[in-house]
Amino acid sequence: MATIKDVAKLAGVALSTASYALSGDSKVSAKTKEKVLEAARQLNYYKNGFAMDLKRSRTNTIALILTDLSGPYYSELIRSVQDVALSNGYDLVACSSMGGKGSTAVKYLREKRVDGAIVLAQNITDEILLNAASSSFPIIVMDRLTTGEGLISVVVDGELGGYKATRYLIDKGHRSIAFISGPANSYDNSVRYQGYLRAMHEAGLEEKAKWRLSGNFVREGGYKATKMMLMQGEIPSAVFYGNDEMAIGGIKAMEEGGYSVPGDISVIGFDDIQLAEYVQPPLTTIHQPMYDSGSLAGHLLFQLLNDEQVNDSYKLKVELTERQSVQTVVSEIKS
Amino acid sequence: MATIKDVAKLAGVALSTASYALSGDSKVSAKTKEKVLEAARQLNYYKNGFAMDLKRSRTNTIALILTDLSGPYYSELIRSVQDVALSNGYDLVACSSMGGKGSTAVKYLREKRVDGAIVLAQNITDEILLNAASSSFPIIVMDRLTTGEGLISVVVDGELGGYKATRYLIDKGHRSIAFISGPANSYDNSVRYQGYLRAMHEAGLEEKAKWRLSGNFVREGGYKATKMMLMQGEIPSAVFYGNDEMAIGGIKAMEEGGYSVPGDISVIGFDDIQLAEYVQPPLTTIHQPMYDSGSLAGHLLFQLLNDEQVNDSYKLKVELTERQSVQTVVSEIKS
DNA sequence: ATGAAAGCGCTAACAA
DNA sequence: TTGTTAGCGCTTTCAT
Repeated sequence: MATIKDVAKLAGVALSTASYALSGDSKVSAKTKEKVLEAARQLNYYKNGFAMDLKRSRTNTIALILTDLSGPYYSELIRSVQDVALSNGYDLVACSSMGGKGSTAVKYLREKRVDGAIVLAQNITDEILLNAASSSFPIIVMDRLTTGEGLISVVVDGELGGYKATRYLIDKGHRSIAFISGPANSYDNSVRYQGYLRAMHEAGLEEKAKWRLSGNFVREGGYKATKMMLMQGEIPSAVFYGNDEMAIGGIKAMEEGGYSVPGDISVIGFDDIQLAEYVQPPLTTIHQPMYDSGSLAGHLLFQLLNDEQVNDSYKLKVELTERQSVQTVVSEIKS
Repeated sequence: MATIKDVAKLAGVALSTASYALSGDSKVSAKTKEKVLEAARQLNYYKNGFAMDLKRSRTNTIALILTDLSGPYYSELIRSVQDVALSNGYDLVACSSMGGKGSTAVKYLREKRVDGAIVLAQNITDEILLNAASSSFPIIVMDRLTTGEGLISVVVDGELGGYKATRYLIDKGHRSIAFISGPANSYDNSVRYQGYLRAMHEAGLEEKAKWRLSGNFVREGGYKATKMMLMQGEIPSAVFYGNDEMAIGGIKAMEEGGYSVPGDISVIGFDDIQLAEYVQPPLTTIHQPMYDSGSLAGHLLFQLLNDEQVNDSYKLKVELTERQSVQTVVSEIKS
């Protein structure tokens, strides 16, 4: 690999002159510049990224950290962050936090291989985040409300979402509403559940313990939890799934059990993933403003990078997307 | 930001001793090591990634370069590459080639910010690839057959896929088969088209120019091309779409035009994206072995990184996934 | 306009 | 076992 030294030598100029020429500094004469550029071309020379970053102590790159790069749910988010990064002249790399403490993501955070990061990865602990973040290394976290120096949070109002979903079912006449939850330690899950409870209490409805099952936010979990619920004999008229994935699994279990959706049981999800529109029946769900929140996170990150003042945390409103998995109940015997 | 110098000073040892201790070298005494580690903890010290990479001239990281990080089609691929990287003790970062020559991806390739790369990005030219690749910087390209020093290719046999798709339609009794293509300059598109032609010729069937429209590999394009085809009056009994996205758009256009799928027109796609299973009717398509090809690409990359010998290019077989978008034609008047 | 030289933070060969 | 020191390849100040 050719270095700038080789280029300088070939061009017959000093190292620094070569450097100036290569970075397009105006103080080199056109002739010298051309000589240097020609030498670089001949040697197939390109700057060494690390050396540059080391010297500059800036990378012009931000990282987007996700639990699992392969999840399709983040499409919109990635797109929005990418747009913002691009328009600020920054590069974006995505890295996975799979592997926890030893993951690429944590390495990037700790070793400051980028200028800042947007994090959406449950398995990165608050401690790591708080430790890595500083005013010179801002981090935006999108899956919890943790804040600190250089660490701010952008979240979607999951409580409101849970409330809206449940309230919608109640308004449609449902009185017996089950909740299939995600992982117990998940922030998203707990706020959605809080919203569910608020709507239930407000309507004077009771949550039945037997209808509160966990599906771990995955399709298979929703399927199993639903099977289990169905086997218990008492069937709710509607089920609020903590996310769409579980709802899709749940619908499958219902159909296999001979229940039609929404004829026998109504279903509502959360997230509005791409698939929600395509499953049968199309899923009524709470739409997450992924593009907006990603965009906001990106903008905030750049504001912090420019030493501007911003709030500690932001909470975005959510809306319900009506499709066909919920039916109006005309009359039901109150339990 | 604390440096190793600060740590050494605080621990009262030499710089190198601190370095050794921090990298867990065995030649430091347990006591000294503990002192250094304690000092590091106190200063909240972490190694500077660039300095390390610069010195080592190795990053222990590979890059996966995609046109658009937000596309959901690459899920399987990303997962497989991630698995291989992880099991080889390497880190993986994904970066986008959006922005072409000025993109993050190109920067990473040129400036050697990683140890090697897997590329699936049409907008990265052969020239860039050939220039960046070398025996010390291997690149695996997955969307074309280009090879060179340090550059090898892993592709799916698109010609065979095109042939199988078309042949399947012919076997089902179809005689008038349209082809909706992707971008003219796309390698994938051209080989799929070649396969289509081979099957057609083999069966003594003719390709009609008016049925060869382009949809640019996107949903909207498939929709428009199909509308146009429908307006021309003569309707084929089956359409082979260059990819699933276009097929999904096409089905929509057909339904809007009053044609039922597969009742009036049969449809076959290519890729087997996640959605294919969920659209109505579920799409019969050519399944791309994404996981396998990603896994192969990953393994090859690591073999190259270890100076092992491998072939120049690999071509994977494809299989047809039968769903419900193709109907058997009992009899049809030959044209 | 050009060149010499001082580091950025780290590793590793060498000396002690 | 520990310390001294020479770079990795680059940018940038200062002198020319």
